[in-house]
Amino acid sequence: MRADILDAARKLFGTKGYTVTSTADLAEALGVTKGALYYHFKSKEAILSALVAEPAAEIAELAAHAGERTPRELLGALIDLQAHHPAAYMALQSGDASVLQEHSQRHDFAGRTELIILAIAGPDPSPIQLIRARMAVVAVKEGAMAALVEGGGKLTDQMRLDLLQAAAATLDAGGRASD
Amino acid sequence: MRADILDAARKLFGTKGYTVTSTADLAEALGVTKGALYYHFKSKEAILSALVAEPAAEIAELAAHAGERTPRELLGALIDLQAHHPAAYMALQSGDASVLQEHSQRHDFAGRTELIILAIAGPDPSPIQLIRARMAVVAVKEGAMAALVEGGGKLTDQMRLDLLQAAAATLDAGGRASD
DNA sequence: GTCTATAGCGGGATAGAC
DNA sequence: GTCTATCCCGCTATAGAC
Repeated sequence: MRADILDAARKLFGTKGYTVTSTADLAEALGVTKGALYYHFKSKEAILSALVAEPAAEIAELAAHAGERTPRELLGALIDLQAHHPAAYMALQSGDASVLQEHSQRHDFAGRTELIILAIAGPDPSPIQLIRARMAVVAVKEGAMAALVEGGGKLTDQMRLDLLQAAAATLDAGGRASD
Repeated sequence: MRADILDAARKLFGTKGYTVTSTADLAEALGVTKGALYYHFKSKEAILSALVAEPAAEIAELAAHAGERTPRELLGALIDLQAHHPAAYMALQSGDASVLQEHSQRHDFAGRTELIILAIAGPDPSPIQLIRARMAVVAVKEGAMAALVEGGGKLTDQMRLDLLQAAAATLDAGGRASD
């Protein structure tokens, strides 16, 4: 039942957004009443928190060892993250900024991502290199999401390679990026 | 005063998100009371609508003539759009999905953007070409935003070129994109 | 043109029956 | 474990004084 609630939340938070989804919506989607939800979760926010916990842990992992990996490996890891937790990511992306802020602070999403971006940009990056790294990161996210939609939830190896190629091209566009 | 309200709304909607920003927040930021706002605007949503109107018109313009322009020109136009209306764009991006849906339907943001993406992808695009176009579009958006932050609101010609270069690289990464 | 006061409503959360 | 009923708060919007 906990799992059912999380499934429904994944879907609703991902499509409508967290704030706009009411506990009543959730209950209705499950065919139960609001009260029933509160037996399994302490609050509405606890549901979101549970949803976000796993991907958050993986991002922390990735950020911790970001320095040891190549930009390409990092971009690939981001693709895989997105592929494994598409809905949770959707929820984070389409959720309001306020939710992003709360959970970014709790799980330090922004900080982790920044570390990864820095690692992708390379040592002592110029402003343009940093920006290119940011562009590459959002590009893989967007690309992975689009590819998942396209492939009905599946991401082929070929597609993964193509995404990687496209995003990596951003990094050393116009020549000298000292990666 | 209308302008002051829009300024405050630009800032608050852009940072906190539309739904989460209350009319009380808005009034407090302006040093007036909620009631005062309703003299100038019919509703909270009317404020957002006014904010979004200009960029929406420009996007419609761009989408209407998308076929006549090269991918590079389109990406450049998107950069300029973002540079001219950074806050409105922020509001749209960080706003909840529900707001995006409502105003996307009203101004057909999604549809316009899709047209532009199609034009960037070129005629009869493969799935990967389409995805690359999507990646390039989010990349210029992210890049333009980052560059604006970096430059304190100013976007130099050099920076604009760099962004364009980086995003364009995504399009024909790994060789054959028939643009 | 800006204020106070308040109506009206939706949503999160709790209590207690079953 | 799920239900009904209810409390309470915050928010949008309105009415009317100044």
